[in-house]
Amino acid sequence: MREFCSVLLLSSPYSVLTYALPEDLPRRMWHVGARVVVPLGKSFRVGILTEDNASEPGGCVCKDVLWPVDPAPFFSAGYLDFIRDLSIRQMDAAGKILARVLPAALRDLPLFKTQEGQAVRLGELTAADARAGLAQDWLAGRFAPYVCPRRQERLFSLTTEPPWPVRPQATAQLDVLRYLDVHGVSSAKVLNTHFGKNVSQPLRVLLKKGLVREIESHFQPEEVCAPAAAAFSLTAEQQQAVEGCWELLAERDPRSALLFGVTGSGKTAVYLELARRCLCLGKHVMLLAPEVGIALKLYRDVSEALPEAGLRLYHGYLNPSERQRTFMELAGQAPPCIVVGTRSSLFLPIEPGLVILDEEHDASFKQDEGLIYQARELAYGRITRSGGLLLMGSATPDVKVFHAARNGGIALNRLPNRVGEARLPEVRLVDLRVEPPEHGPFATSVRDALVEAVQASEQVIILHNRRGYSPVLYCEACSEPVKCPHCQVSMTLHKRRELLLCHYCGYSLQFPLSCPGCKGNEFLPLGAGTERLEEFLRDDLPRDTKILRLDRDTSRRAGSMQETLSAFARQEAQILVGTQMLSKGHHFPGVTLVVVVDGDLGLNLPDYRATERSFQMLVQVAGRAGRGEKNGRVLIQTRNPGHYCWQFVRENDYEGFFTREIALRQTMGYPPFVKLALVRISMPLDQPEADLLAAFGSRMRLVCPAAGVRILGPAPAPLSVLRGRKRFQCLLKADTWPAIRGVYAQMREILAKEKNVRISVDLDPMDML
DNA sequence: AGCACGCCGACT
DNA sequence: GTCGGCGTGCTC
Repeated sequence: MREFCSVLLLSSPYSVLTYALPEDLPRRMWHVGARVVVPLGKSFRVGILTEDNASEPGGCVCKDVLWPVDPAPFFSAGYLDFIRDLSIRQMDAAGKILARVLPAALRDLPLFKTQEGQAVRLGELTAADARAGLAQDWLAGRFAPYVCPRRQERLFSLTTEPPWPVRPQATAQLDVLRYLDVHGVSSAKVLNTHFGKNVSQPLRVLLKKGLVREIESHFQPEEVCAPAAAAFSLTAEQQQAVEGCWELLAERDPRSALLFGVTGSGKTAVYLELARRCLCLGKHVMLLAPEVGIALKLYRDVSEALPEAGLRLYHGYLNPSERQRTFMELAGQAPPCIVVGTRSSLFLPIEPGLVILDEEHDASFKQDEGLIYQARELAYGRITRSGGLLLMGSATPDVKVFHAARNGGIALNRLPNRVGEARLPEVRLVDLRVEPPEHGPFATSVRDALVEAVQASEQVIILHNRRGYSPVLYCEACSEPVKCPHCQVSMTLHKRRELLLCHYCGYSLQFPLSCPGCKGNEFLPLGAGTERLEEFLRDDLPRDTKILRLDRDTSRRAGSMQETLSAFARQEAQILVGTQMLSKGHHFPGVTLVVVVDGDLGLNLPDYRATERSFQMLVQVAGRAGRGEKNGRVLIQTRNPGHYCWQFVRENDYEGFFTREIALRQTMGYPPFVKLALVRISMPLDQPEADLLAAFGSRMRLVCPAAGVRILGPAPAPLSVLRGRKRFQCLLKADTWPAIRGVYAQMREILAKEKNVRISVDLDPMDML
């Protein structure tokens, strides 16, 4: 009797196909959850054996599985179930999703080698007379897939900011420097495909000159900044939170909990103690941060506090070889360990007993390109299958999460006070209508406070959530700003980098330039970003004031973000200017003053979450002040002091804000009271869309009401052109996700036959752009 | 994604 | 009569 199995293909067509288990090989060579090589058409593919007592399909003759790749299960049943669930929710093939999250080497056809190092080609595995012998070798471990120790990818990074000391005629070198400046750390492979083979000559010269250097990875764990958290002893509050979570963790049932602790309340100590206890239970821990920089900090906290624990770092910027190694080592029966990393760690093949999301509210926990997912949901998906606790920590929880905590779906633990003597800072609004900005962007009282703090040798953080020199470069001849040809938005001037940059698609132009419209050469930079602010402060403040800037521009060089943060933590500068990057999780005891240059920036976006996000950022950045002995002060400049958000920012009153916000969401019909999805439709610029969209819209207005879905649009998206495509969007509102999925499936079907039209969906979008 | 098939036009 | 263009459709 032939036995059949289901195989999930890891390459296109990504379907689940039924194969027979070969009768000439021992049954024990096959494991559910292991990778296998299968024939498909004339070639071979790698897939996952997902079921081993499948029934024979009608209408076709099944081929045999060729050979196993893994000698033991690689993925657990729970993991595969998790991927399948994700595939249903994302309406995409499971194999495609798995292929996206696996390191490339693990989804490619393997090379097999004997113990003596002799290659066994796939063709040999089909030879009937050799298979029995090879099977014996396989089971005895004398012949195995050869995990190609992928050559370390060579990575290159700039060492200095422009201008570079290079002859202007050395165009090849300048091209490489500019490329690295725009694209950041790049691999040899990327440089080769972009410049062709001739790149090696200028690159060698640049390496020799020291303008470019080769690095191991984008982020180096050794270079972690800031003083380490003290060896942890728990305060009474922290102890109580630990015990509260521990009860949930020790239960068999999957649970989730929120650790709602003000900035500086020492949430990390709670994480560490819970992680320690979880390891003692013999279960893995995932400790996830929204960004690599914060993950590195946590990594060092863990390695100091729990030096004997198995510890691994995982994130999307690891060298492919490191990624692959960690993935391989964790598959199967790895001893319990702590994985510190970013959201992509959720796809590691381990069964976590505890998943911690630090700074749970952070938008970076949502992956919004390619495979779209919200880390919180995936984390819960993993915990439901492994049994354990999902712990989310924040001083400013996501409104949806806090709503669930209020209603009992999520356990709520509080840390209402800062550790030790530190008090929360005093927050004052500066009304720019009353006190106009007479010193660059600063009101006089704000500027005085700056000078005073600097003279007292205290430290100041200045937040301005807009990078570059000026967001608009206005041509005086034709009275038009320079716009991105692909996105039709104004391009941002980056003066020092001598670039104009589109912040939406990354398109860049060299600056100075002639106006693309009228060839004029006189420009006026309008508005200010962090770079201009820094320039202003250097002129305005006492000569010897040291100023640092932290934003995406100053963090392009490998390790430079950590350098800046640690220099500031060591008090080598008095002032740190930057974007929201500096509101995230850093501990600077010397900071007594925080200035927010434009508090209104995030408030009036066409987005139901704009106020929430703005509130979170302001409370977080305010929380950087007064973490040492001296009390802190926060000054927020605004032209809209009547906005309801301010009173709650001023009193650091998250719950007050929440109560107000949740009432607003209920009356307006926004999440968490409805399910929201954003459907994006795009097509090339030169393709007419009016008829198509009209037909599509009227068809959907019949379909949606029947499915219990309200639809808005299709209408031009807020970014109506992006990367050379026209963009339209529909907003779907419904009471349940299946209703939305049903409608989206129909939309996709309708548009499938249209050429060049792309459609995608973001379930519960973070923003509407 | 490959790789077939298949149905047209330009050449030996 | 044959080679090769790439549109369509299938792969257990």
